[in-house]
Amino acid sequence: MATEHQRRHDTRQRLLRAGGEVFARDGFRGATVRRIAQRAKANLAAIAYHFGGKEGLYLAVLEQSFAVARAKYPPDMGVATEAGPEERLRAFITAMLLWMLDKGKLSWHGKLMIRELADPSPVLDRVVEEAIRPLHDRLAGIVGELLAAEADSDAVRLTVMSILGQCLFYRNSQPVVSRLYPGRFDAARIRELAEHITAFSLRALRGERGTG
Amino acid sequence: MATEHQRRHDTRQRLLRAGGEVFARDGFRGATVRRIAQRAKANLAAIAYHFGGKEGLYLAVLEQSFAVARAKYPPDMGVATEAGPEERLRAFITAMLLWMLDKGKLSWHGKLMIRELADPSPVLDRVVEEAIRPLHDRLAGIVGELLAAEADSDAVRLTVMSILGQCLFYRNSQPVVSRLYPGRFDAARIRELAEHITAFSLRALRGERGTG
DNA sequence: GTACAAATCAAACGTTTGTTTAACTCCTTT
DNA sequence: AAAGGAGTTAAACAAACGTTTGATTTGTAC
Repeated sequence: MATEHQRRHDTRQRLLRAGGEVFARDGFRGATVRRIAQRAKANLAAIAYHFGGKEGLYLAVLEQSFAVARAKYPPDMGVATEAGPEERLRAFITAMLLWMLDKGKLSWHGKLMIRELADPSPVLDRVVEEAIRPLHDRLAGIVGELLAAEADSDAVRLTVMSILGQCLFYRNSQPVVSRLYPGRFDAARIRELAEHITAFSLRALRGERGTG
Repeated sequence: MATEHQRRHDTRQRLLRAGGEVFARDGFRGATVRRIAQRAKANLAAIAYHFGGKEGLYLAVLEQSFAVARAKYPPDMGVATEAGPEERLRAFITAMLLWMLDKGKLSWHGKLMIRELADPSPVLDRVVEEAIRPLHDRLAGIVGELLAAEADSDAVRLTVMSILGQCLFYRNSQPVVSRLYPGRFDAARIRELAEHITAFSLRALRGERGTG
């Protein structure tokens, strides 16, 4: 039977998907290999067979996430480099929020990597170098243009963190946000949020330039 | 012997302290009762005897943290209610950063509660209602005054989150921050940070008022 | 000093964790 | 059709977890 043949031979792919979902929801420590195998409709021992163990699966899932993230949310969000820095800042923030909060079928890629920031696992260093630092450098470039003359590295750094902090808040503190303000996050709400953070940050930046 | 007498009768206090330190570092799930008992130089069964179990100890530790936090960092940071909203915002942000990042002997109180935000335990609801919502309401009051006329609840809410996000970033994402920007956080650095976040947010708020 | 409740202790309990084992099934090769 | 490797499976494994037990020690009241 073709379907049976298929089912038996893509166990690796099903484990990657199930692993991503469970790791994103429960973190590396909180996730259990039994839960992952069950969700993938695979045998418990398949994880050790295909990936060498829990940590091997986690690494493979991250590896795949890097690629998917780059493909699904290009860092410039479709806005050309020639666009003004303000427009590129808006695109960056929107892309980042969608990446982290999108409820789509592949939504766990962003959640997975952001979770590493607050709850580090043994592979945090790779996540920072491969996923976080490129994002950071791009944002630092935009901020540097916006600050223009008074762009000493300290000012750029503090501003970058203020912007990243606003974005990450909605993911890292989601359990509290949903308790303080009950309500769902759909795509429209996310874009509203991106607009607020962009406007808020641009006003702060313009003020700095004005008084610098 | 007086010291022996003392040692045997403050097991409860030693467990509270050791529990706070370990819970703050490893989280509720990550912490183990064996590690806590060892650090407290107490027997493993003492936790169940004095607090009913791991969760009971965690609740008691939080209860104590609420009191310590209120005493050590009064929410107005010594600034009278009659002071202008800008000065009160500065005091609020400074107090919050010191509370979360202070490296003193009692520093784990803040870390403990902030950890709940990103990595919820079974008692998150109580933490939100007793510790987070009062902080939030106070900040919302200050922001409401600053926004004045255009203070519709949506604008206040988004602004409050932008400010909280900037503050929480330095704790929730500390493992990444320290990798992107190696260097230590001493008290002077923290006040520098508080000054930046305050100025950044006030510029954003003034801009909003100006264009409202 | 004897009795009694509170507190401490070493040991064991029952789960759950990630991992390993050995038998088994399926598909390809010859 | 026989052989052999790749993949799957149920079962068992050792370690770590929170909790419980029953004996023992300690401080206090009589």
